[in-house]
Amino acid sequence: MERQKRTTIYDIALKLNLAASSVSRALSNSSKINAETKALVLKTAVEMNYQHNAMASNLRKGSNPTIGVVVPRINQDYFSNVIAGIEEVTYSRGYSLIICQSNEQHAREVDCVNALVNQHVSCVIISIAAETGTYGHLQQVLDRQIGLIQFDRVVDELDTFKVINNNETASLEAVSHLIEQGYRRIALLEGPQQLDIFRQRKAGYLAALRQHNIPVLEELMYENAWTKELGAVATAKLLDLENPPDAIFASTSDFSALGVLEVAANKGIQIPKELGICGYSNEPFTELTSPSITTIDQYSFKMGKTIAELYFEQTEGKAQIKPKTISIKPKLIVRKSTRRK
Amino acid sequence: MERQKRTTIYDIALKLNLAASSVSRALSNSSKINAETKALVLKTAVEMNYQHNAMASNLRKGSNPTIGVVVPRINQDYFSNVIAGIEEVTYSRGYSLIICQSNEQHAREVDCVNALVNQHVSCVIISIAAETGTYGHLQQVLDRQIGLIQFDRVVDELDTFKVINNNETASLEAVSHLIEQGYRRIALLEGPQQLDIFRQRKAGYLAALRQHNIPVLEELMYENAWTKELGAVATAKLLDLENPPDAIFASTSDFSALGVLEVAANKGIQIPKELGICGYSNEPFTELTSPSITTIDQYSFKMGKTIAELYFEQTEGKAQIKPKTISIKPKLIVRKSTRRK
DNA sequence: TTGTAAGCGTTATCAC
DNA sequence: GTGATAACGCTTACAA
Repeated sequence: MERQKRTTIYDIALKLNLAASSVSRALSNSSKINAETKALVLKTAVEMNYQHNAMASNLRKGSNPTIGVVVPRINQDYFSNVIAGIEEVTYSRGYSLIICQSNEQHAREVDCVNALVNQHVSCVIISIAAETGTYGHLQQVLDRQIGLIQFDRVVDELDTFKVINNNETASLEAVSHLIEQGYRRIALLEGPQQLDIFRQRKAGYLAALRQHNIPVLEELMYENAWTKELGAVATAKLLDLENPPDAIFASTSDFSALGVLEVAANKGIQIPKELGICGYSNEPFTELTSPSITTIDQYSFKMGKTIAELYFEQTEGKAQIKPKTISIKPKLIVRKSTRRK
Repeated sequence: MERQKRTTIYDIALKLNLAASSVSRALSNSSKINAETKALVLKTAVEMNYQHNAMASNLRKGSNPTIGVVVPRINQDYFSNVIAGIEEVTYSRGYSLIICQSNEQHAREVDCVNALVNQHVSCVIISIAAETGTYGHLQQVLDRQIGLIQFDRVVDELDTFKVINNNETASLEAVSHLIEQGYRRIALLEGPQQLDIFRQRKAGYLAALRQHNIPVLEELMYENAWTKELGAVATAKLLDLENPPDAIFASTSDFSALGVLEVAANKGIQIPKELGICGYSNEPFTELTSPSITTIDQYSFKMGKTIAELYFEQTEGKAQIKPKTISIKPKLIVRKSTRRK
């Protein structure tokens, strides 16, 4: 098989008796070019099957119209929707998207970020891994004048753009709803507390209890129950308490709430009558379980769009925009698993 | 804010009184370099905060260790899992992943593929959009010696590597199961027939009926019912027939099956007793509906891994490997929506 | 408007 | 082993 040489602008120039620079100008839609020459070049380019070489162009221009996205997992509804939202905007701007997943591992996250820096991406959009420690890799991004936008799970200390949910408010609202429905012994399934989002959700839970003068009980707060399996384990233990909870707020995720639901259902506990359940994230399945699960919608797709728009606003703005935090208020979605009035 | 200039290998060379080529050799782990020099360079590189420039390197080497993936939608469980599977493999090889979504639109798909070609990716992995016509953009990929692997929805005519599911067999198995459960008037919800996967699924349906000597009825085959909404519309019409079906095979997707389920449930029809329902794809929610939905698992994550491994096998193999098709047999997952014996 | 030439940061090919 | 140098394909001052 004969390896066909790529046609370059020089090949076109040679054929048309032009300078390469003119060809370049014609192809890049420059104003300083004769309309006829331009048309001729464009026509010849097609004939010769010319294809722009982005690598060369980017190197020369010192820029790469590509945005890197690092998320814990691609195949999670929340993240894939954020990515879809980002893509919606970047596509219309002609930007490419490089996607990496950290698998919740710090080392892998560092790898990903470094790879993106090596590739000179214009911006890194990241939601940090649960297993996370130092932030040198993110500081590195900033040092190299690459845009950095954190979302959802953010490192507060880093002075970057941030797009987050108001987790505390959402959590407060959810727990208040539970109280309003008459639940009094409300258990909390917590996520890893090194992540700010889970600290905030816990804060909302505590605030709600305080507002309603409900005692905070250590035995009802269960750390690190953020998968379906861990949620199930936690539920089994909670329901075995001498004085079991009458509601469980799985602040970590809907998967965790699903674990709660299954264990409770298997024990023949009536939901929502005997046990209220509230999840977090509005995964599609929460609408379909029986009973359907009350949860919190994070407007994931919209978040993605907001993030990407923020980037372009920032780079295109005349004045340098100061890092700011955009907070999107999540929405409590009340379903059958907590509606007992 | 002072824009800091990047350190290049020349900067390091200058500082150490070496030639740039030696620095390059040291950094790229070449054998033709003194161990001490190498150590010195590596140390200095860290000190000077050197970062490899992938754009320059790729240009020079004429290759880009990046794989482009084009899917109809990122935020669909099946596709995001395939992507996760691909990522699993490419990450371990140090390859990046550029993700594009066609949104089922042909024009957008062409855009995406062109962008990937411009970026000189090593390989394009694609599942084509429903709204599709010509295949010039894919031929282009081949012409430029870029790897092309089609998966799931493939264009048969193009001589490329393909990773597919055996849709016909799966479909045959599903419909046979329905027949075995005593269903006799089995309706089919079809996807766009320009896509081979939907033609194959229909073929499986027809084959199953034939094998069991069940008449094929036009009125029970409903074209283009491949979203939840369209599935609902189709179901409403089917159930209004003088002689309505006793089972519906939503061969297009689980979303479609969900539409069927909702309409039937609203009409007070008993599932599976009065109506059997079978979907396609094993979306997570099918396990959670009531009743749970019988469906077909496509091993999406595994498919992703297979695809990526196929690419590396192909490029690294000594001998040029001929394009081949890998068919992964999907698995029928029988759940309550069809189990009435 | 067009041409000339330098340079983006690497790596590969030669010499030494 | 190491150094000098050309080249990857493009863009952009600057000159004409």
